[in-house]
Amino acid sequence: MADLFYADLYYIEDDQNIALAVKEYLEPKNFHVTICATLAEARQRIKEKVPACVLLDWNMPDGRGDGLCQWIRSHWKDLPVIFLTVRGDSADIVAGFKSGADDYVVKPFEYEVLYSRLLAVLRRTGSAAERYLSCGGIVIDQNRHAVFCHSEEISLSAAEYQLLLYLMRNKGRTVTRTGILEQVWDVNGSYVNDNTLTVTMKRLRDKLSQPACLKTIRSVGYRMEDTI
Amino acid sequence: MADLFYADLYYIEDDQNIALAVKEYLEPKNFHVTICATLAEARQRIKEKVPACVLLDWNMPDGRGDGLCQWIRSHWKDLPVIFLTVRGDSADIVAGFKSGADDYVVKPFEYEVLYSRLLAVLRRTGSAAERYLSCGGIVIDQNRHAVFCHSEEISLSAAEYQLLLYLMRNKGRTVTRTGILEQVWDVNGSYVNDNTLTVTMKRLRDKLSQPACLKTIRSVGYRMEDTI
DNA sequence: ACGAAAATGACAGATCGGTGACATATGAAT
DNA sequence: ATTCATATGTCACCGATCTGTCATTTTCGT
Repeated sequence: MADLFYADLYYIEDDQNIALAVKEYLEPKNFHVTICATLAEARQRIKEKVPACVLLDWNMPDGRGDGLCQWIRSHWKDLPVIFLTVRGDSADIVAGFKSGADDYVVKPFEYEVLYSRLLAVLRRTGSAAERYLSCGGIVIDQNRHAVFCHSEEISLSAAEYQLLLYLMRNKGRTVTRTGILEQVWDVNGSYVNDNTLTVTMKRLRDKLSQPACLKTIRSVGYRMEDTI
Repeated sequence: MADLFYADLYYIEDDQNIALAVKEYLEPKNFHVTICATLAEARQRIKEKVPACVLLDWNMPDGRGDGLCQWIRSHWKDLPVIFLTVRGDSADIVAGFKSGADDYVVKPFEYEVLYSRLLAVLRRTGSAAERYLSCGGIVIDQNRHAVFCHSEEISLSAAEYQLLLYLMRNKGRTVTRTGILEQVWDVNGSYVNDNTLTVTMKRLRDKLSQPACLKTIRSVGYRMEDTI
């Protein structure tokens, strides 16, 4: 029941044993842990969907963790990052924080400590899941009122933004044309031409480079969905 | 030269040697450290003036640090607390975080690590307490009420200053026109013409040489942001 | 292949923020 | 009190962009 989890975590770690142990510890505590075995995979996944927090190993087969942390910080300022690594020298810790980390835990660690630190970080940053909506490479940053398509910011008009927001908030569900018209345009009265929705949808699709995750359900409405 | 300091810290610690050493390390880094030798004194000082952050020892002559941390958390949700203590057991760390701490540093520690963790915590907890706010070459010195544009001081009118302050305090976030009007002009009633904001914004932009970091979000409001 | 639904391109009116001008308010200097 | 400079709010207007609608074409399910 994916609905039970209240926070997505990405754990970037190449040691499968450790990664699975952490995952097994955290999942009963209502976290959904996705393990990424390379930095490239992590970048890919973050662009697809922004998690509530990132747990990050320093030494990875395809590079150093601090590089990824900087990249995260430059694109998602409020996405918290916690280093989880054997590198416990002061210089490493300082470097980790300098790259933008929110916390730094040295292996080996007690699971309870990791859990406490994770909760403390999440308490401060608020639920990132509320702030960021993501689907198939499209990300809405609700605080910033900005939309990113494959980490490139694009500018939407008010109507286009409202429409996308409604679709993303109903990700995975088919929303009816009338439902959209009522929600996005007007709750009551003042009816607009039904084609207005079609046209706004076209303008939105053009700006988003015809995303594959936005499908037309003929004679019903539309649906946004992560391509699986 | 109290003017140099940009953030107040209270360090609750009964060991004068350690307290002074930390103070001497942090003050050249632009922190103003006030040492409190008892929990009672700490409560007193915090009630008088809320610092940017509290550093907290666990064992104090008149009680336990976690009690103070709980008290702080119940009254000032956003005031960050960092434990600084010899008690390094997992159970202690977990208890510290449970009482509401933002970080937990075990003695003995490297000063650089403390400094890194302090900055990480301050970065998350916002800018109201900081003396200097900066964004894209623009700096506000909240103590002196002065504004610098590329290190050159410029003079703003009262309304312009208030507007800039509001934008900078919400750096990275889109603030709505109505939100600005309520905050900068009047909390209640007495509505000013909506165009007043537009005009003040223009005057501000002119004085700041049309900064790139200040963007208009059409039909929503404005956003200040460090260029990524 | 047919008909309904959706996509598309074009257009005109509406909306919104930026701009210059102006008149009044404020406050300091004389 | 008078003068002067600056600050502030309002207005009218412009230009860019948005937005709703139409006519037409394309797509899709049957």
